[in-house]
Amino acid sequence: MPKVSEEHLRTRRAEILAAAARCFARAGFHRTTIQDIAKESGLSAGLIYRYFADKDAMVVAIADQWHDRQTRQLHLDDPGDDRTPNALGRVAAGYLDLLRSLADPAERERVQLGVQIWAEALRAPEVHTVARQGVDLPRGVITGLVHAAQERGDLPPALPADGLARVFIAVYQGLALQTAWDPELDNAAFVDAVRGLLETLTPGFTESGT
Amino acid sequence: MPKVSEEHLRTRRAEILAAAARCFARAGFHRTTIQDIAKESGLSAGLIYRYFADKDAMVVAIADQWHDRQTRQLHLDDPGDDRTPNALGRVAAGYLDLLRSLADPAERERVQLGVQIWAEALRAPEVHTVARQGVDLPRGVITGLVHAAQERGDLPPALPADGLARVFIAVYQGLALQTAWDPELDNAAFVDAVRGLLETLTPGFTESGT
Amino acid sequence: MPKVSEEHLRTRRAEILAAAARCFARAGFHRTTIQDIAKESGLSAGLIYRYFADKDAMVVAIADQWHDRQTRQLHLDDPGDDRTPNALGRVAAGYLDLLRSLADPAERERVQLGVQIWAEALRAPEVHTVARQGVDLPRGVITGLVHAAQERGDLPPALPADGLARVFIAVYQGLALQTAWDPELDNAAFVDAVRGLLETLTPGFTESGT
Amino acid sequence: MPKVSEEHLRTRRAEILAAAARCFARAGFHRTTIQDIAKESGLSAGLIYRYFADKDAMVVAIADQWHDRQTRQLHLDDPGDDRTPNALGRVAAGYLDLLRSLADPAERERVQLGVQIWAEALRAPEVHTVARQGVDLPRGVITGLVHAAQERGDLPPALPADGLARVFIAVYQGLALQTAWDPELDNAAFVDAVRGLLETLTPGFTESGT
DNA sequence: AATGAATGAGAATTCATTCAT
DNA sequence: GATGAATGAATTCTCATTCAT
Repeated sequence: MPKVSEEHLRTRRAEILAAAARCFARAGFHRTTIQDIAKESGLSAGLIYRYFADKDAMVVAIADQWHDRQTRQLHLDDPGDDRTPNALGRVAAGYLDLLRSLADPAERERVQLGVQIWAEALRAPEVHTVARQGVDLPRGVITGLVHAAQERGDLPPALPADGLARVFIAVYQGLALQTAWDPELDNAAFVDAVRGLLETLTPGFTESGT
Repeated sequence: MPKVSEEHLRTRRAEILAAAARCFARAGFHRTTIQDIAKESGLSAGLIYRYFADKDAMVVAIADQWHDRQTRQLHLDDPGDDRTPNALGRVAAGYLDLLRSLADPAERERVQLGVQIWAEALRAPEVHTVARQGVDLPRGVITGLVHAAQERGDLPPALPADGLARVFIAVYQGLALQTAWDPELDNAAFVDAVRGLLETLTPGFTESGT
Repeated sequence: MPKVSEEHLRTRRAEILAAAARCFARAGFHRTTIQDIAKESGLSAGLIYRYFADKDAMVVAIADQWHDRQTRQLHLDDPGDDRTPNALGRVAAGYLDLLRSLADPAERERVQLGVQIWAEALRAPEVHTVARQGVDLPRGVITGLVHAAQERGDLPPALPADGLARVFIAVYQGLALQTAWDPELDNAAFVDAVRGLLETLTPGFTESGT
Repeated sequence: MPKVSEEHLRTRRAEILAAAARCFARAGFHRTTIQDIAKESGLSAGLIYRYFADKDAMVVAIADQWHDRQTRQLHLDDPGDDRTPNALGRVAAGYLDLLRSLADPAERERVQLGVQIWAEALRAPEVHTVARQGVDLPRGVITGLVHAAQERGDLPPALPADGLARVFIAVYQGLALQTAWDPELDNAAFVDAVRGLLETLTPGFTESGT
């Protein structure tokens, strides 16, 4: 096959990444060999190296993709005017959806990947960069929303906005981890708990944007 | 051949584990070689195998140790009568202390280890068992405390107790992860945020046990 | 499918060889990939295989070309009547020119190639054949010239003619090697030394043919 | 086998180098695999890496050893007072011995190695350094000897001493190369030719030190 | 008990060569 | 004819584990 379309190249790359993601989710980065990915993708080992410089580059690409999708699920890509009550509500709704989606088996597989990315971010500088950006962006947006809500009086002014943003993210991370550990886990219970907490914080909070 | 004392064996084992923990925290499980641990511990590679069946066994032992200590820090080892308001307060105080301790560099190193254990628990069944137990025990206790508090009217009865317990744990996990990623992170901000949330939930909550 | 002219094929082949020669001189046979040659020649890897059976065949062709040119520079292709004093002088002059030409950067690049051919000749039978022929032909001619000169009394009769021919060639090979190693090397010094030696051997020797 | 004597380590290293030298002489650096060396040495591939960082390091060590021995054969390690006629004679004798030794099959194998080192020196900086030093040291000594001889009137003053030294070395290199190419080659012929040349240059030259 | 030399299976990566388009 | 995507065998190097001393 000679010169192939840009489109085809993009598809190929995506196929490889998808195969890698499945392998990584199943066995972890370090226990997955290039051969595994080759087999999973139906391609040869050599070809993979035309798309990725090395295994690390694949991990970085996976991490990048992962956080990208995460951000999109939070509807943070186009936050619009984030000083309106609706903006906060919209993000809150996205956030609860994200937690709810953990009930979905497909999402659970994705989360397996996420947890490994988080651990890998501790040791691989490039993954660290990607993971940090993936979390810092949403955190910044949420911090802004919280500030605005505090100014409007929708949230207690005493709470540090950035700390609160971190806590929201932490809740997601921790619940994702627990879900990854236990496929039987009762999703509804913690979603209710989180919604309840948000309600306690700002009555009517969670309905405003849904 | 002089049989060494049981005592000596225990000490040796602990030394090896400590060396391994340092290596693992520094470089991750998979990037740490037995030789690294031998060098770090000042012992020979061969000797390490008299204390641990293989590398995986060391990881399991590390995970075990890690969660043990975690549980102790929460003052859950001797929960006393967990139906009293004080019991909840004591655990809440331990919990906030745990979050505060993340400001300590030594604790941050430990957290590096923790995050890796969490990821490893996804793939290594024995680590999974240990991690699950390490989290399920505190969770059970907290769930009980929340129940009792709800019965006393100290916490809103609508919140699912087990979901809430999971959320508390998730908050710790997520904040620990974020701390592991960013040594510059402002610990006080998220501690204040968490305390604020607890206060909102139950005014006077956090003072009761401190 | 329009059959391309013979002419075109020859040109192509020469282009590929020239590109290969540049690559080989730069990085050595074994460190040069077909892709390198493809890039250097502006052609595709696949096309190169229409002109050469495999990489080894390119090396052989390069070696062939190299020794061809070498022989031509010695004016040995048409030795005329090599029993005249002039024949010896002409070759001697060509020989000194060859040594002088080592001062030329372009020639130094060529020499890099030569040294590699010499080493490759040790292991690759086909290259061996080519290299041997490339050296044996000039050597035979020189041996004949020396014989004739000895008969004329222009050279000491005690010296073995074939041994002397080998020594002349060895001098070139060794100086070429040393030049390849050291681009700063003082060409004039060794040219003078060689000319001096020739003069000592046969006064008037080197002027006779120039 | 635990902690083993320094002696043993040195021996092992030497064994590996010897095995590598045999393989390299037989098949060339690039066609020799680590497995080949392992098989030839009767050791495992892994062990080789306890003695050499990588394959390149072995090549450098081989080159080092090669030139060391070369220098020793020239009796240059202890040149004594190189301003005496005897010094020149001693080195000249060593030089002729070196040429004569090319008749020895064992030496011919060594020369195979030498030629490859020379080629490798063009591309591998560390080998280059070693090879340059290996040649520059003898060259320096010879240049000094020639100077002294010129001052004594034993050699024509017009010849550039350093150029002459280079030529002597070139003669060795070229004859070694030709010998490597042709095991049938008549060693006596070129030795006689070289001795004749030296005699022509300085009558009585080659006897003075033998 | 203790050592660390030795093993060898396995993993990442490269690259000559083929062949569908 | 021409391309360059695709293959997969080969190679280097690592490292958990064993075991002779």
